[in-house]
Amino acid sequence: MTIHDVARSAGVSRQTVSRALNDKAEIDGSTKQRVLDAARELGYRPSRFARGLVRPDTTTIGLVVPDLLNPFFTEVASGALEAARARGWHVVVHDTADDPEQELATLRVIGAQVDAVAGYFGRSDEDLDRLTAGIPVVLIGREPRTPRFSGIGIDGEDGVHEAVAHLVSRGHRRIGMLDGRPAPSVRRRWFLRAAAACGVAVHPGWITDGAQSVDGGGAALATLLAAHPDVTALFAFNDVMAIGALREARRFGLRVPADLAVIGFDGLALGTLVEPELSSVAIDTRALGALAVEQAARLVTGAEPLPPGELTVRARLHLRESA
Amino acid sequence: MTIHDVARSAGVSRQTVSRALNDKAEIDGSTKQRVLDAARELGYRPSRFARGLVRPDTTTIGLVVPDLLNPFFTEVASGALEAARARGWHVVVHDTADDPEQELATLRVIGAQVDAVAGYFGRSDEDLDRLTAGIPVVLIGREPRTPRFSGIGIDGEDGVHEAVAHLVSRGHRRIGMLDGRPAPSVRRRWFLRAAAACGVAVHPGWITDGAQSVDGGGAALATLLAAHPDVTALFAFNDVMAIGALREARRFGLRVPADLAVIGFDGLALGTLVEPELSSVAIDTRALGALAVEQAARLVTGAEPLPPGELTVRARLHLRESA
DNA sequence: GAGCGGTCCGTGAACGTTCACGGGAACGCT
DNA sequence: AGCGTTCCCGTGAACGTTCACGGACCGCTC
Repeated sequence: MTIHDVARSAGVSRQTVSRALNDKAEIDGSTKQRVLDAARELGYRPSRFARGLVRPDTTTIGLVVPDLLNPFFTEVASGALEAARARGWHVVVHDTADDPEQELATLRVIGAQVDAVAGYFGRSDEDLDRLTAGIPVVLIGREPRTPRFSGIGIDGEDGVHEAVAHLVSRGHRRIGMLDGRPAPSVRRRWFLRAAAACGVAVHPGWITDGAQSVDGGGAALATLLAAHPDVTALFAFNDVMAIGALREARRFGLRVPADLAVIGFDGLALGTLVEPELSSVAIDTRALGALAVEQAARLVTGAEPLPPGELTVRARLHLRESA
Repeated sequence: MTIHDVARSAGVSRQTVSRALNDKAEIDGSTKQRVLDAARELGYRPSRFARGLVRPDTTTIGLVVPDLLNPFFTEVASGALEAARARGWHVVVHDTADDPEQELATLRVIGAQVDAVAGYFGRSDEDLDRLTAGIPVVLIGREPRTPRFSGIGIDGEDGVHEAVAHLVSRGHRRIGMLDGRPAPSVRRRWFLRAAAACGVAVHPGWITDGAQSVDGGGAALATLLAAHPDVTALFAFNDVMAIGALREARRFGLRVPADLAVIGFDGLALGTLVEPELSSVAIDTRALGALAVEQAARLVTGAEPLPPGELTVRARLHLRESA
């Protein structure tokens, strides 16, 4: 079903069909209508490949996330989609199911189908470099080592400091942390530095790590409390784990924040739905996705890339009920 | 930067370059390496358009949702992505921000870029028909009127009956409902039918409608309670509204389920994170997305479409703490 | 009636890739 | 020497669309 078939059916040439379909000038009204009817009759639709070949105007960017059901990535994706829509770009989304193999397979096929790729990757820069030859790559939440890549970083140093300082000001001295795997994370370092700066000691046993999930946070808190039931406050790697901790604390009969103060990280909208509402070192997650698309756009079009200063989102403490 | 440039740089022909890049046979190991080096050197990457033109193997489907941040659509999208990945298909996701104009604009551009489109639409069948000429369309959560379309329906009749029957068996006689706009919805009809079948009368004032959001649910409950503080149980249009109701109930000092039993609809994973955990007339949301992709796939490939019996997901009551 | 401007339409070429085919060189065998 | 095989490699064609150009036809003017 090509433009030729329509032309034959309408008794005109390709070019006239093309004119009718893209409503250009130099065509008579009646023939235009005749062509349009013929096209509809035959169920014709132009090949996006042929069209893209001769007039490469549509850009598509690939977005790779480990798990779209994780609200953090949902928010990032949402921001990315909006930024792309503002540009008239298309976004193909891939969920790698947290599986390195899937991530590899995804990159292999997506690399040939998009003009740029942005995402949260587990693979090393070298692996990524090999699979995405030629197209811009924007890493989300991670600094690139390869100069070819770009990255949108998360600077939580100040925010975590605010969080710890707040806990200390409320009298907390035994502050634990639920770290996310792979541990130890950067956020743990921020936490330790902040604690040191605030003059509170952190016993190594007060830090447990767990999977970056609700259940992982619950399990981590369980093991932490089993060994050190005397911690009075908690900083969690992210909100998802913090919410797991909230649930686990309830099972332990602990009241939050009276018995255990909890502060998460990310500032997810989800945090306002739980009881008590979650305090969090918040970042603008949607901006994270939007910035990634913005930077990808600049790299694709060859425009001036974003200055390094605008390539990071800064975290700030959002106080709610849980601390 | 075409295949020709690489060929010239490596001193071979296009075809040899093509062989090297797609590692096919009939090429010497050393020349292959030489070509690969030249390609990398020049930063060459094949045009997806030219490749797709001659070997149309990659299929792309468009997924349209009103709001990816709404966990219902997140789950649907997640199911769709997984089903697409299993097929090796690409999914371009569009978020229409709940705006009819955006939906229109989206369809206009997406219609020319994908092989099929699935989604949750607000526009009329006629509008959709006009904009998606030629490609299969799968409606999610809505029955198509146009024969050209296909749809994945939600059958909540039995599930809602279970819910109401359960509430009645617990002694509830004054059961209210929070309907979602546009109201009245099908779910309201299911609710009313179930109530009648269970022999409980429903005062018209016990049904309020609100926006399909957390805040909408909270607001709806507030007006409902203001007028009829004596309702003891509540069925909500969906889980998101139910969660808003949970929060509002807390502000009113009502204990759930002791003072007010709450049952939602959809069975979102989110329901297990709130306190108390939400009972819900649950559907397999991910299957909803997966079925849409499955059906789209069959329509695109010309295979036998799914039988009407498999085009609906059936709801079942999932009891948790809130009722 | 020749010239001219405007309207409408068709023909070659190009986009960048892969497929089908053909051909040369080297090798082994009779 | 002649012939068949195998291994490489290159040339035309095709995919379906749009762009640049040229030309036919009509009506008008001088």
